[in-house]
Amino acid sequence: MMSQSADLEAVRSYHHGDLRRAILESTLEIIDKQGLEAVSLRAVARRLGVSEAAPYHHFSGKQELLAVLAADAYRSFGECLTTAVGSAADDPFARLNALARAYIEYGLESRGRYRLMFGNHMVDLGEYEEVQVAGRPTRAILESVIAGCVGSAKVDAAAIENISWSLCHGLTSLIGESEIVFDGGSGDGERLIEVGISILIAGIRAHLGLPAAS
Amino acid sequence: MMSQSADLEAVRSYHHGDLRRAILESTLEIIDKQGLEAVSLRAVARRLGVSEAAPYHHFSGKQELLAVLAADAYRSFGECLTTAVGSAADDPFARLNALARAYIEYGLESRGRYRLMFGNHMVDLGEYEEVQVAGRPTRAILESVIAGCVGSAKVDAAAIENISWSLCHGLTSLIGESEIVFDGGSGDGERLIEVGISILIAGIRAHLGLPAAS
DNA sequence: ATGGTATCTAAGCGGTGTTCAGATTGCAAG
DNA sequence: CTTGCAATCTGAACACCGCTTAGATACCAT
Repeated sequence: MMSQSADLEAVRSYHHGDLRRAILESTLEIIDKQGLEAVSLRAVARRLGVSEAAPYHHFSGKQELLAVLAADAYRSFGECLTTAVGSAADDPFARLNALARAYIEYGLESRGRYRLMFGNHMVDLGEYEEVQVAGRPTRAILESVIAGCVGSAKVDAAAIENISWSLCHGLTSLIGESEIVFDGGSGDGERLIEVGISILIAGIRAHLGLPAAS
Repeated sequence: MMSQSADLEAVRSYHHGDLRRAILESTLEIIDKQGLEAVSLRAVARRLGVSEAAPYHHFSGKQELLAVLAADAYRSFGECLTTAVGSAADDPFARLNALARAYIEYGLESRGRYRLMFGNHMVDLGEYEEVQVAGRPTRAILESVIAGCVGSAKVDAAAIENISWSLCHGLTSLIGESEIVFDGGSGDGERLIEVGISILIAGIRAHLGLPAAS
């Protein structure tokens, strides 16, 4: 009997057979296809042919369900960034370039997941420790990349990290959500990303007292 | 009789006496005090001692109400930015500095209004012409400031505009919403703003081929 | 005074998140 | 194998929400 393995929670199969997992998958599908706002516990339950109260036996509520999915998203996001940085040239700023590109591209490709992690919705993700834990390695990548750029310079590396993060987040939001105040025919997101990262890196280099060229 | 002035819509006073305006004020108060998500047409109506269906005689629905308030917010936001730029030193990058500071500070002080304009909620603000019109001058400020920085250089000014906007938006979000992935004890938002703008300006200068100092 | 129009109300539709008592089922111990 | 516990699921309900409709009410210009 393989019932001993508790962490292999795929075995849970009572009346429905692996609800929880089905709920997670179904909800993620809705997030990807119809967007974050379209998620509704009742609808998910209905779609799975199960009572509308059933999900509450696997999640304390909608917030927790979304928090679990957010933690998943953080993990996959982190892996994506790690891969990108790993396959970049062996140069600190080339790594930063790859990191920023990967960040923005992930955010544009997986808008729903991205908004789940960084969007402003009712959920206080920060209150779920699982989410915090899942997000920490992602942050660590950024820290190591920036540490490489900063080298032994005496500057506030954390500030540079947050600024890099901010620019990526801002660009992703601007391109992805096409906010108002976005008229200039510069609809070319690709160029925007390129120039944005270039300006970021040039700014950091200047801030560190490094010469302009690579 | 002062009934001829139609644009002075404060005179509208039937059963309740200036509902519409009361709804707008009450909703704005909720946005400021309890946040955007706490807005509910029914609650507003109840709070004003009026039927829960009454608001629908002044707004086609919740979306339109929020769109009207968003347009207001854009106007006040634009005025704030204009003032800041106007009282800055007569130098292109000093103006950009003032603009960015004013942007971020407004976003941090008026989080509710800021999220109404730039947050991700159910409302498609872009579909309301009034919002577009109200946002255009705000964009124009940015355009003129960046135009001053760019001068006669042959670069894509619109891209630089959008990147500046993105960094401001990203920083505002990061500091204001304290997203996850924000552990570094660099809780000093003031320093973050300072370094952020400094890096942005240095990056733009480098992108334009200008020397580092001012 | 009268008619039209703007305004407001009451009631209702369908949707949501959530809770609760009770029915059902699987599993493990006796 | 039976018994009992605990996990799982259901049906009904509560309190909200946005929105619509039919009808009552009040104002204003004629």
